Amino acid sequence: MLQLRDLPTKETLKKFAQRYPQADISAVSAFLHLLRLATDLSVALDTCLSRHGLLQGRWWVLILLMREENLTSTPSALADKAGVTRATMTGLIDGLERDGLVERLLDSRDRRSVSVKLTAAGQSRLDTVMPDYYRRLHDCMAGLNEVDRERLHEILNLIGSGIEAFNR
Amino acid sequence: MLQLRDLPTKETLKKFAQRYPQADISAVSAFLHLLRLATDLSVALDTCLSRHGLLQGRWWVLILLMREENLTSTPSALADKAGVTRATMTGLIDGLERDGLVERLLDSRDRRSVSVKLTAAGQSRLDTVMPDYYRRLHDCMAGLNEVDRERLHEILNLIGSGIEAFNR
DNA sequence: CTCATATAATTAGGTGGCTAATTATTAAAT
DNA sequence: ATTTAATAATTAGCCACCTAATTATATGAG
Repeated sequence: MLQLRDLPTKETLKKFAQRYPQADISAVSAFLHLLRLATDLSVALDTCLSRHGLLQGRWWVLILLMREENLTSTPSALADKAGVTRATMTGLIDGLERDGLVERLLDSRDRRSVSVKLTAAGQSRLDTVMPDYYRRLHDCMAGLNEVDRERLHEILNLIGSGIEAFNR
Repeated sequence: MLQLRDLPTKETLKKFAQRYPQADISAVSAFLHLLRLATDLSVALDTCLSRHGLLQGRWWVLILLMREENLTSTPSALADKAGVTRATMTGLIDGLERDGLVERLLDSRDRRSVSVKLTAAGQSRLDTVMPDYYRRLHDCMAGLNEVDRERLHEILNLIGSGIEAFNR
């Protein structure tokens, strides 16, 4: 994400804008503050999760499995939903299996395939993590009323639709 | 970062809220969308930078050096400003030095210390990267007027002041 | 002056991402 | 029926981050 602690001041931005006249100072400022806060939130989330022996990658796998009717999915489906590669998912499942939070089951119909199932220990781990996460997140967002939250969504969507400018 | 592609629907959130009554659904939704967009922005930025042989870590080092009057700083100061450890900064400087974008200079007054200086090649690299970055960012943010940008700052600040809820 | 402590940078080793290559199996085309 | 292509999972090796330990040097207290 954005590690940078030392965000540019208005003066620094103006100085750069002298050399690079393309610079849109308020756009840079909004962009950097957004990345900065998101990074802080992500680090804070990991801090919370690490108290329970998890980090985001493994935590999402448990949640994705809990969403399933039979608490079961495949590595490839999990990788797609979690937004990581299959290679990365193999590693995450390795770690979760080592900790006994999920188990791998062979599929008799397609012998290429593997099922991953949330174990009782995995469910129980979620049952201690999730209330803690929800409570902290509620407290974190307590300063925003419903109108603020809706307005935030709108602004994020506006930025999101401009993101392709980077990929052109 | 938030890798997760498959953000929970309202239904999924409600289902989880039945098991975990602490859940504040609109808070979770705002939180996840914020992390999601920031991740997409960060990936998009890296895409842009990688066209110029850089990623965020190395790019920030070059920018931090360019901010300095004499284009020079130390690994420890750079690490603090960039928000990474000194060990990580050693690696980033190694890479930049290998590419000839910065140079290490010994400090005669304190022989523990090393100076890192932006080379002409480093400045020239920035002179091609920055206009590209600024133009794309301007286009990305074109959907937000100044009022939106100010409102976004306010909302981010509100969330930021709640972040300690995660670290308690 | 010397010893303990602090500081600067690096090295070593771990984690969670990535891509590319490999292995096993299934499906499809000739 | 056999070959070819696609798919599922894994392995191997790279990168950027981390913490902890190490090396070299500087500083301050007795």
